[in-house]
Amino acid sequence: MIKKQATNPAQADTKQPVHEQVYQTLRSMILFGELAPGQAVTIQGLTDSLGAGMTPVREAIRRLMSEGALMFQGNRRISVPVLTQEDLRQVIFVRKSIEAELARRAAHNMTPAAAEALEQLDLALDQAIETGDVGGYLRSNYDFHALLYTIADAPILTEMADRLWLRFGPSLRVVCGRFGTQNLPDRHKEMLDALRAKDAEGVARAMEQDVEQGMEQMLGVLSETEA
Amino acid sequence: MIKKQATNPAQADTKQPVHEQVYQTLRSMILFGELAPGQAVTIQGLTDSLGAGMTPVREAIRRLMSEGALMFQGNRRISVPVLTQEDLRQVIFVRKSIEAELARRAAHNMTPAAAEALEQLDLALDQAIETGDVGGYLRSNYDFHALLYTIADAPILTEMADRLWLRFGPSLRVVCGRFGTQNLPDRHKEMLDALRAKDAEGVARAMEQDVEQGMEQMLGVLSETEA
DNA sequence: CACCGAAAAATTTGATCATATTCTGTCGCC
DNA sequence: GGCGACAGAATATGATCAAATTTTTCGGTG
Repeated sequence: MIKKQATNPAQADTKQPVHEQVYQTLRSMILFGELAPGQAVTIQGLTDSLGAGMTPVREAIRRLMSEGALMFQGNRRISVPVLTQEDLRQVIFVRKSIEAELARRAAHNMTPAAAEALEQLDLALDQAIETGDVGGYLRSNYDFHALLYTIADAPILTEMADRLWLRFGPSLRVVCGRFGTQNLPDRHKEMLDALRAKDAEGVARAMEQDVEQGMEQMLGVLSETEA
Repeated sequence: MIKKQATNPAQADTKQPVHEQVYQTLRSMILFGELAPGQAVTIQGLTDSLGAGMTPVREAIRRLMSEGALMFQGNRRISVPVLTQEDLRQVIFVRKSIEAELARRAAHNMTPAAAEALEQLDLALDQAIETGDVGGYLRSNYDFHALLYTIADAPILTEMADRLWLRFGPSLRVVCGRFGTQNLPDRHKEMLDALRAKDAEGVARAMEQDVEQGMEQMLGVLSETEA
């Protein structure tokens, strides 16, 4: 890794320990589909490509394994897990429950400024859908939900929800890559209206539908892919 | 570390990598209250007391931090988190949802043999309650739920439920230590009946109540403890 | 003369790396 | 086709560097 001389440029980089940087990098790669389901990952490969030592890479990998983003493939072999239909069903169940609750909490804490910020993200998302920018869609969609989590102000629920994204992220990428960004669900407009009205149950319902539609679509694709 | 000559004694020990052993050890200590909420933990202290190298200990700690069982206390100081009432409320919400679903799934997969095994664990639990054996109660209670998870056969849900135990484990120990094992909730008998009848919704209801009662009791104690 | 506060040194602890050791999977040879 | 050597990768250790806390000391003041 390049020696940073504790100056301004990218202070956030040097501020954080290497294992944290590696973790964030890997996490993004998995979340936004730069690593495909089933793809193998080696420690040495990472130390080379990221230019970091073994220890930090090791710690990052353990952490991601613990989060279900990476999987121990038996003989000391590590790979991105392939989501089965059954896996996805479990994810759907929890995600509906948790995201609905986060939405309720977000409704309670809603401010005009927060609503504005959410709307901005939703606009970016619409644009990504129109232009068929899969990467942009994935990122904007995640950002929208992530901001909602922040507003909800519930660290434990947020952490659990975040973890679920890591599980279906790679497969979501595959689905979008195959079927484009057109008929993807977007209940965000309804959610925004309900959020502004502080209608907690309304937001929760919209969120459940948003999650359900997106996930069910994945389920459909998985059922084709799984022989 | 002592050189192990790949022989019989404790083959399971040598079979697993050191970082896994360290993880399991620490996990048990946290789950069953050998580490109190707020207690500090140092890497070097662990390398000494467990007789392991730095890297394995490091990996185990990262993993536990990622699971919410340990917490990064600002200035590179690691400790067992203190559960706030707000934290516990979030835990309660998710736990009710997930454990109920696991109970439903367990009901579907129930066999006479499984019911028998559960009953055995419940008997051990009753005995622990009578004799006021706090450690035994914590272990049996966990074992009962853990076996139910196994029967439910839903890896992702199980992993999430397990993680929640790590969050409230230390505080549960404190509560039990203070108020004994007497008026602890035990809906396990109802659950067993419903499980044998394969009444999924009945099990789910009993489980929700079991969780709710136990957790609400903790909430009450926390409200006294928090100044 | 005793006490308080601040600054500096020392110890403790965490982060990273380079290296040795062990295990697994594979390729060649019998 | 089976057995053994080799290669590659992962596990684990110890050393080294950096940061932070704690302790110690010194100067000033009541």
